[in-house]
Amino acid sequence: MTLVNPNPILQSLIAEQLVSDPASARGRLLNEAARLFRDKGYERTTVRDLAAAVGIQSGSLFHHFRTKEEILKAVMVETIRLNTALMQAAADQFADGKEKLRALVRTELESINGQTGEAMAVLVYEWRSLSESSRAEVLELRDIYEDLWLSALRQLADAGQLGADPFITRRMLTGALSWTVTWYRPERGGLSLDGLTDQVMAMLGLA
Amino acid sequence: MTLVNPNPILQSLIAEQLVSDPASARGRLLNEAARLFRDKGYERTTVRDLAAAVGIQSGSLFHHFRTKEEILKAVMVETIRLNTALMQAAADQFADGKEKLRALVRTELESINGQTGEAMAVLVYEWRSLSESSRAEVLELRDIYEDLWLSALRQLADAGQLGADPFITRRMLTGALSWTVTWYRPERGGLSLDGLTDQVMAMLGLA
DNA sequence: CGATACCAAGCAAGCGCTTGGTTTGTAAAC
DNA sequence: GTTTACAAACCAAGCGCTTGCTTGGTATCG
Repeated sequence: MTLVNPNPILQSLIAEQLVSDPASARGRLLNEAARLFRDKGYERTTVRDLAAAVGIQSGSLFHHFRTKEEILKAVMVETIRLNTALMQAAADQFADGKEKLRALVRTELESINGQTGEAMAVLVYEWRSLSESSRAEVLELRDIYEDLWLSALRQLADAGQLGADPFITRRMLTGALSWTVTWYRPERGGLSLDGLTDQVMAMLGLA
Repeated sequence: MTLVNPNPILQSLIAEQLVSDPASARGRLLNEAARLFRDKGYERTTVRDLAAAVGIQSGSLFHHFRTKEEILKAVMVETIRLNTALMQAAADQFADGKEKLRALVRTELESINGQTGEAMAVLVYEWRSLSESSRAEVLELRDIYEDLWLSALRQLADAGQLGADPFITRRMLTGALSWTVTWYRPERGGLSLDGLTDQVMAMLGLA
């Protein structure tokens, strides 16, 4: 009984070997690692915790990864790759600046609070635990991601629809959106992702 | 040669024993601890690091604090106490909603990026490392702080000047403002704290 | 057969914290 | 004005435990 993941973007990234299949041993470990890293933090999470989460011995981890840090880096790199592709697809759907921004906000909120939310939180809050060289590698990927945002925001600014500077606005949005992971609980609150997106747009005066 | 700290709010808190004097042994340790916790994270910071930062042996730390976590908690509790007092004073200066909010934004940005910045960052990003009971204690203090924000934002919402819900707006601001610590570099950029405050107000459509 | 995936055991290092004892500051007793 | 008393502040050493990671060997499977 094989379940095919319905997301074509994820599928093509897996085919290109840019992202691990969540059904594979490596993929399952990375998912569990992201969850543990978010819940307890990278340092508090031991290799024994990670191994137990996928039902193997701690030593067996090092058959798949050379170091614990390599696991953190893999979580981050694969998460950026996936989300850059998702954001690209979302942005390409619209030409209008306001609609484009709305799609980006909505997609990032979905990444942060949905299935890849654990990994996104790790990406935002655990970069200090990366070594210098890994950090540089991750930052390079992040720049591509950020360019998607900046071009959309610049488009709005040129049309006179943005109150503040595009760079500043993006940085404010980065903080504001990633912070939602600490308080947004769609299952309880009643506020849907679309509703939350509306609120963000309203806050920016783009309702 | 005694130097008197010019901040009267800090002085009165020290007098009431709610905050440690930064010149005292305890105060100096808490300052160093905040810096180390922010730079390396709580878990990566060892008691040996903390002791070395103030020039004593690691064991001697436990003459002042019973556990390492007690140091983290003290950093957080004293930081909230100080900043609640600072925010209260800032808010009391203005009656007009927009001016009141501007004062709050400006004061919080100053806390985050100024002298107490290390401690503020710890407050935001290291709460996971607190034990359950310490967390409850810190949250209680935080609620008082948050009420200052909410009353100002409600005032604006009642006047129809706020695009989004006050609660949501505050949460977005929490994320956005605390995130500035990762990118805002006044000494290099040229953007002053007042300028940054202007940008935040402009983003909210309250320029 | 050979490669891949794993287990069982444990090592060296680093961790938070404890211990017993020494120095230092202060103030009363003589 | 020296002596005695005592607590606060600190040191030197190290204990018990956990950490990331290694090692040598064993299943599993194409």
